[in-house]
Amino acid sequence: MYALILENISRYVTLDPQEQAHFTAALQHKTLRRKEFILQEGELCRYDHFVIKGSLRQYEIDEEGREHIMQFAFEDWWIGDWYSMLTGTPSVYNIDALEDSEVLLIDKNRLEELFLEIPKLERYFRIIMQHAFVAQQRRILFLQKPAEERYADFYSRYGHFEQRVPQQQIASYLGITRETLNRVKNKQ
Amino acid sequence: MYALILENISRYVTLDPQEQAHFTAALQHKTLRRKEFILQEGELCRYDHFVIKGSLRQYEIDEEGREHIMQFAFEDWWIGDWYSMLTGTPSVYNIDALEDSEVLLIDKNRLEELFLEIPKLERYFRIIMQHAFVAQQRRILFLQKPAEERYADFYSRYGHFEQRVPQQQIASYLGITRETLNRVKNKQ
DNA sequence: CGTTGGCTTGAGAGGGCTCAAGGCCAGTGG
DNA sequence: CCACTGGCCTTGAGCCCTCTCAAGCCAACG
Repeated sequence: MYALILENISRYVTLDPQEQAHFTAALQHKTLRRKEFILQEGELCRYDHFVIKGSLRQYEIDEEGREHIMQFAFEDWWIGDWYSMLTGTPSVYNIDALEDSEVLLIDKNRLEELFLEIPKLERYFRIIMQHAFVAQQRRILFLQKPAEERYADFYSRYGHFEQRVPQQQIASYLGITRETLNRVKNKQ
Repeated sequence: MYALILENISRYVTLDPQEQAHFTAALQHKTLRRKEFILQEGELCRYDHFVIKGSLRQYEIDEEGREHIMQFAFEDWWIGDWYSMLTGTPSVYNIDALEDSEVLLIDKNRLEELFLEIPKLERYFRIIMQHAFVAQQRRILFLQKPAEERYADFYSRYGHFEQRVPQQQIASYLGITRETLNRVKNKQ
């Protein structure tokens, strides 16, 4: 159950077996049905989640009632509302499962303690945060390009996940309507 | 010279005087003329920069030769290409000064060493990275809104800096043309 | 089999872009 | 001291990409 997350961590820092055990002891396991929420608008986000099976989405609903997908999360990805966790304020996001899924979750306060006990763990989170930041920079750039290029970029990075996500969700992630995404894909 | 940066750090972690001295010893000071580059496309980004006076911009030039501003940096902000620093690959960004400026810079390798010597420093960088990530999330959301709302959001957060930056630069940051920004501002 | 969710296609409207011209101001050199 | 130049802001006209609204289709499912 912990193989995926430990392998992920080992890409950036080296934990000895004792530290690994100490870390995994802090994790909870949870299975999710499709459409099940792990966070809803207005709640505090108390956990960071690591996906070991399935897929989730984080989205915001604007004043007009439209969904805007901030990010997807597939196997081997972290997902949570880092703003809510950082500031302790209620979240503006919803996070739910796109497929039946399994996640490992860690309490944010327990994680802060672990950072003091195992500084390498804080290093790991610093690095994945940096990666996430960089991925968003790219997204900001592409949001300024026409629909066709946005989709092409998405396809080149996440094309292998495309079948698992409804087109409407991809359109929302790309900041375009389902109709235009459909037209772009059919090159019409 | 170090008052601003130490005050910034103290918002998130507490360094004792010895650690402060150890950290500031790793900093270099640099004065910049308006339009002077601290990073150009194709170079490796070896330093992270903390602005103590003036303002800088980080931008990318696309295939059509258009500038896209990724971020501004005013007093009390960090700026650098974290992707290039993280991966050791050449940068796609340019960073230059919008006004005559002063920055403190720190070598990325020296910084990695300091993280091991002073774990609290890694915590500090983890936290500001998290803040930067969250700020970008908001930007991603607003890039999906009409020009007027983008400007309103910019104004509400950075309005006090507006006089110091040419309108074209703000338009580029907002992902619109100078003409539309001008029309939005004149509510015409 | 009716219902629901997702994909497809069409027609019209509109926000923002492009291209173009003109104005204002500060810095510079004759 | 003043004309010239470059940087920046302003305004107009036409066009295009994308959105909106509306239908219709198909597959999965209870």
